[in-house]
Amino acid sequence: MDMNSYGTDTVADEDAYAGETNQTSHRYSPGQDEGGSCRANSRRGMTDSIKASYPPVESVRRALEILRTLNRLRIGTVGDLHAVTGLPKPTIVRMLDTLIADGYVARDNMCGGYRVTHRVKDLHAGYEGIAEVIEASRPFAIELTNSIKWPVGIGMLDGDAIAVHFWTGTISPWVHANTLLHNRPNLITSAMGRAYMAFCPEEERELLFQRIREKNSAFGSDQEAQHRALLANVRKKGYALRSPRTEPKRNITVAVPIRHGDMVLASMTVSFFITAVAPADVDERVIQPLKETVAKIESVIRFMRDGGSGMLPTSRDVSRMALAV
Amino acid sequence: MDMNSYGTDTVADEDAYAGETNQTSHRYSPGQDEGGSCRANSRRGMTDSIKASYPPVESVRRALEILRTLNRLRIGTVGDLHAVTGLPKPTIVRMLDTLIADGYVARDNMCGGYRVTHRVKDLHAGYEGIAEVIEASRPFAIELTNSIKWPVGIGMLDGDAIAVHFWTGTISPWVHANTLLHNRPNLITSAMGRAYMAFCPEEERELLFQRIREKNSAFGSDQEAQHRALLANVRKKGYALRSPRTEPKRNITVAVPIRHGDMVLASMTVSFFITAVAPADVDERVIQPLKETVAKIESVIRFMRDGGSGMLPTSRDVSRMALAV
DNA sequence: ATGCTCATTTCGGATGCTGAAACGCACCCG
DNA sequence: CGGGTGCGTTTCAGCATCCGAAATGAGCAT
Repeated sequence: MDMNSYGTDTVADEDAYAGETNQTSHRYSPGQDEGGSCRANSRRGMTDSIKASYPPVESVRRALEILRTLNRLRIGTVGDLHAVTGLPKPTIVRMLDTLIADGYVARDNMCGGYRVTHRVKDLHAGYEGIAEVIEASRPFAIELTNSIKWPVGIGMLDGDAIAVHFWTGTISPWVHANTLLHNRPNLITSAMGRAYMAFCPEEERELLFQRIREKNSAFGSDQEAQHRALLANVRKKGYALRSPRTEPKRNITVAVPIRHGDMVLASMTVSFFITAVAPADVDERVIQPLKETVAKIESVIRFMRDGGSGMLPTSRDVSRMALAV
Repeated sequence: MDMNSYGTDTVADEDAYAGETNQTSHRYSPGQDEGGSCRANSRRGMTDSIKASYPPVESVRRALEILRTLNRLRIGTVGDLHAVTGLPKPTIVRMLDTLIADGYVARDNMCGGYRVTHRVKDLHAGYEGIAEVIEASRPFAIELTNSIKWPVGIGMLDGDAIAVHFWTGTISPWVHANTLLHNRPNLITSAMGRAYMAFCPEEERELLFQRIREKNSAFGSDQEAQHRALLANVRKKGYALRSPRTEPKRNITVAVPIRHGDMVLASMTVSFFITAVAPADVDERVIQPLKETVAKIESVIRFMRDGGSGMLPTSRDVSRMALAV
């Protein structure tokens, strides 16, 4: 099998901030699958095989097109939607009825048409956070793994630990763990936890310390003072290391925070065999590439949130938009 | 046939003030319409007639349920979605394929499941602004019209005029205009325009003046100075009146801004026959009720944006959410 | 290497969707 | 006030599409 034709180009389609702009409707080709099948939670195998088991459900696409269009129009009549989408009016009425039944759209005589309701926020509410960070980081994380060969992970604060939500071990030639996904590294001892706590806002750090004290009676004030000094050192160096006393001891793990404004959105990590990288080379071959990658990711996130057109407008932006012709 | 077994469902969780609280799944009742039919852009007739021409399209409801669930899960496998929704797995795969084809969802081995993409923002982008203001204002505007009998209108800045997007003339017993909807009252002479310009941030007001100067050569510096004085007076009184020199001269129109923070989201207006309300009664019977209504609306908007759970989180809130258990 | 889990695919059957055309309400104009 | 007209809504027949139990096989664990 030509399993190796993937790793070369990979991400060609998933590129940069624009994401899936190639809307050329990934067509359903039932007969000749080139990608074969691959479970979405596979820890090996390809990642981007363009493949679809089923042809898209047309009624769903139409409903989403109508909802999207109604969002653009703000307030729209059946005729407006017909003019923009070209869909037959009965279809539009049927879809609007469906959207109304689920509460996404309201029919309102007093504004002479249909409009979206607050419920559409449910269709979007999960994006900011994990999904956004992964979407922004993915191509760069893959690039980094291809470049330095060691696997890259991304984790976010989740309760009193870091939750690992992304891992490029699937494409690293030197994988040394089964998977990092769904691991929950400790806030105190893990590299990602340390990177997070070192760079998050002070107020949040205090909250986390308080929570750690409550849950862990063995964590006394002397440990806390010591840990605060450690975090200060992490801030100075710009990266965190895993405690050398935790497993796996054959590896070193480095982590750097992914930040936006004064917030830490996630931590990005690289880990490698101690014996494979000479101590003198670690900075050049791991830490600097990692820091550069994170810098790129942060600039993409900055662009997506503040510069891009897809941003949810603040009230000030609403006026700016209204002013624009 | 048991066509009426549709809405077992949902929306009971939809709470409070939000306007269309009667979301109890507008059931499709093919035979006995109680509401009859009514065009969505009718200027008379009822507004909330619970009626649906068609039964909801099931596939669309399922797709939206899956998308909503995936938003809650952040990252989810087919099994996760099956466990939460109870939908058969093939259906889930089909719907995910459809959502992927349109770019709303990505399948990502490196995070072991499916996740939503930035594109879901398109399904929501039209809510903030007009739709939000109308949704928040609607019940109060209706209450006000029922109370004072005169029709209420809501308009927002749109280019160099106010666009009227909402009007309760349909339920006012003393309608005196065919419709106000889709009118575009002038920024300088109309009550809504004056209310807007009086209370918007200074920076925005300068931009608007600049635009007016450019488009209207007859608007000299003396007129501008005079108008600035007028706006200062509007700020002092807390409401604006339509210029007495514009049509319709038999009416008086009053407007008050609907604000959030330092921004003006919209203007709310009441107009009435000069001869129907004695000058001494205007304040008590029109202006005060209008101001009270706007105050209620503003507090609802404040709650919806800053306090409610439906809010799109800022980066600071993301951490607050992550900290919460 | 073998078994087992679980995502994915297949396939037959019937449900549900499509959209042209008819309908009739509600506004407009004389 | 009363017909004309535009447009939102309804109907209906035909067939494309979707459903979901069961089979498949990829991928992980031991």
